[in-house]
Amino acid sequence: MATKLEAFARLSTDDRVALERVTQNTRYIDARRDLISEGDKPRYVHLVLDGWAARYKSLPDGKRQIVSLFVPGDFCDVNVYILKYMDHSIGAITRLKVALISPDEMSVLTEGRPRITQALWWHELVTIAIQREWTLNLGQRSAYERLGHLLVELYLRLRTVGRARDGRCDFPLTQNDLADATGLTAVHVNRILQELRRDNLIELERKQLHVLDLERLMDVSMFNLNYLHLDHEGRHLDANE
Amino acid sequence: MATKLEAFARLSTDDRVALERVTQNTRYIDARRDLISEGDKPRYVHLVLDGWAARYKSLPDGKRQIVSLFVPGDFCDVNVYILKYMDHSIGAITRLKVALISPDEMSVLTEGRPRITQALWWHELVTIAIQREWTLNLGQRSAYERLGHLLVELYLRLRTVGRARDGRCDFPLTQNDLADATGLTAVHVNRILQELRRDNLIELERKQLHVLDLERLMDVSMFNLNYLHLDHEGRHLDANE
DNA sequence: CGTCTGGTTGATACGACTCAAATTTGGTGG
DNA sequence: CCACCAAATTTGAGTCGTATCAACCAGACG
Repeated sequence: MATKLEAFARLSTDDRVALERVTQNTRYIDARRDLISEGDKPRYVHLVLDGWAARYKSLPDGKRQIVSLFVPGDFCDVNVYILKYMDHSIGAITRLKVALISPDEMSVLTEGRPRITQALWWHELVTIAIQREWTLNLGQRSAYERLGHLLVELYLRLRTVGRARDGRCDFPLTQNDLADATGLTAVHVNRILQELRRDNLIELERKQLHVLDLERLMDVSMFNLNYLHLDHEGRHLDANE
Repeated sequence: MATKLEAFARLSTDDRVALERVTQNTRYIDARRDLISEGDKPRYVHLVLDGWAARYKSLPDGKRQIVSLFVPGDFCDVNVYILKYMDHSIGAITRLKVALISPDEMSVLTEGRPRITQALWWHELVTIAIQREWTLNLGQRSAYERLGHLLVELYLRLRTVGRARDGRCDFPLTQNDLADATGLTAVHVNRILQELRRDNLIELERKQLHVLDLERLMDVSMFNLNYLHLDHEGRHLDANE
């Protein structure tokens, strides 16, 4: 498991080798530390190899919103280095293993490799689509639907990179994190999670999520999976076969 | 005024001619009609030449969220044609004049024109940054702050493309639109707008917005303009001078 | 062990929603 | 130019979802 790109594109052996090479420069970040902070000058593309991270924005009154989450295989902003400064921070939820990729390395990686280029594009577009879905989530869904939706999304995303099966996956977010991601308070998140459990939709303890009835959970949270764009030709295929 | 790109990049005469050529294929859309609908196959990049549009998502229970707004000069999804289907719709707020640009024309436009390529990238990244800011807006700001923030953002965006000055601009959104964009009800939007007027922050009638005290409005809505990334070298410069 | 972080519970408050109706505005056709 | 109609705005009363504040509990850790 190097990246999520494989879930999308039919990569050739050469593509894989190139990817491999470019992810050699790795770094570890402790849980709850920032990978990069608002105001910093972006210098690398990050690829999450292991662990979870959150992109968040803070307000002068101390409020904080997690605007997106990164799970293993996710790239952080393939082209941010075009911008002068970060308008948000990225913090590690768990201890994190990331690859640092310089702009130059990105060019080398994509130059003459249309499959990788396409796959990176797809990744970017899906990331944006997720951001839009979160906007919908915060604007229109109730607390119950909102949390249900988030759990489904994360479960599915983890599943596409082989980090979830049979309804189970690691789930390192605290109720506080969930509150920051859903625009609710931690107290309310706690109560809604209890409802979800009471309704036999999920189990969640010790950082382990068990989705008991995915279909029903998707239903009650009005989950429409079109926004994840998993319908691509390349899924589970291989350019060499 | 062809595009917003000029506000960012120092374009050469050749760049401008190329842009001009690629925006010849125009089309008009009536107000309140869809430019493209969820489920459609995206075939063109759209460039809004005149009028306003909204990107929105709907839920099975009938709720609707405007997830972003387009004003003159905005591109709709420079690379969506990579995805199979639209996961949202784009509807015209006013009568709309748009340019249709095919993927091929986009390649021709960017091929060998690094300034345009860079500028398009910048536009995409700012669009995404705005989407993140909306997530923050919906998740953490009060109704009063939320509306104030949206008004400031639109005013500033219009100003960078020369469609606003002295605090004044066209503002074709109905209170219903504002409700769909802010995740509030139209009734509540109405009441909050009255508060904003009472506080001498804005005037708003007959589709005309007048921001009476931009600085204070930015203050009360905790507006941090870093996310619009207006700090680029190219602003108001010209590659030929 | 004490301390800390994360989770749980209870009581109360308030911001935003709902529903319903009145009023104003803007467009259309006679 | 006026009469009419639909759309948009405004107002009021009552309700509800979520926030707030304050404890308390459990497990992890040094």
